[in-house]
Amino acid sequence: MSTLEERFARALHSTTRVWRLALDRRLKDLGLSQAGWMTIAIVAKAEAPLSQIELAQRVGVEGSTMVAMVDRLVKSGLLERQPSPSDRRVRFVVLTEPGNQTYARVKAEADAFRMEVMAGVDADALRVAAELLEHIEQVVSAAV
Amino acid sequence: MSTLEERFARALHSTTRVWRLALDRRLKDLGLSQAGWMTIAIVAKAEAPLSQIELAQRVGVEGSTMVAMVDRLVKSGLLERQPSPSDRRVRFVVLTEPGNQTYARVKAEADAFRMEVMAGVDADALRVAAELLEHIEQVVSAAV
DNA sequence: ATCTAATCATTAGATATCTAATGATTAGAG
DNA sequence: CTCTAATCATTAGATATCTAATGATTAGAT
Repeated sequence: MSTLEERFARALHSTTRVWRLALDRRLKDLGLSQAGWMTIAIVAKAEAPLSQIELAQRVGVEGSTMVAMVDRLVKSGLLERQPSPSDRRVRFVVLTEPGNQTYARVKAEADAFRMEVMAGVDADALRVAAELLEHIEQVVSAAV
Repeated sequence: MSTLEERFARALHSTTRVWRLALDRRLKDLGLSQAGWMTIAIVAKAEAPLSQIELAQRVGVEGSTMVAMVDRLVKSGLLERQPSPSDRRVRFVVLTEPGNQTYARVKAEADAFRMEVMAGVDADALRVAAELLEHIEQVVSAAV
């Protein structure tokens, strides 16, 4: 027998894992790893240009890992590095035109998959769950 | 502006990520990676002995990765391999006594962290969220 | 103003993961 | 039964990630 909290936690981690696996499978013909298309998506969605360290934090990898990832994506022609005008240590990471096209594909698949998976879910339940997740995210982030 | 579905999906992935990072930080003095202590925990929780391939699937890595992981944990004295009596291809993975002690520590930290993070959460909201996550997990798993 | 700390990007080297192949064994079709 | 397929564990080699160090630059204390 397990508590409701345990049940929630198990479902949280398991659902996230299978979700990512399924989406990754749909995107495998892009020739990008999960970290690769997540990097593209985060750069695309950023409100302002991101430094490599900000990008690494959002993707959830170390700075040196992001250097290698950006190297690869620059070599593939999807990203460019641009020096920051205000801080000469910083190099912003931006999408190229092919990078934008790749992102359009990633977004289309992610959107379609999300709608497919959540079809028929009750809106009230969805809102309750979203608010609960956001609350927990805040608590966990604050607990560092 | 974003849809409720987008908001839920973002919160789902983000919450899971920060949760794992926070728990991993609390367990870092065990000298085990996240995959390492997850392996220990899954072996410990299994209702029946697991083959390496079953274990790999539950942890979410490839079979060859699990071979290397089990090699490491056997070398550390936390796991043992045992031949299956019914299938000579299969080698079950079981905890040693030091492995059990390590799991006790992992479980204690995970339990404490979970309770800490979910303190004050409304039970009805929690149940709604858990059921929603379980539903989505099923849909995604079936959509393979 | 100057000096010390911290920050950002990068590299080097160790470690972990993946894909593809192999050998042993089992399952299933005929 | 027998033979072909599939499955499990493993290895080899490529790729990705991490930790620790370094150089350049900036921030902050005094």
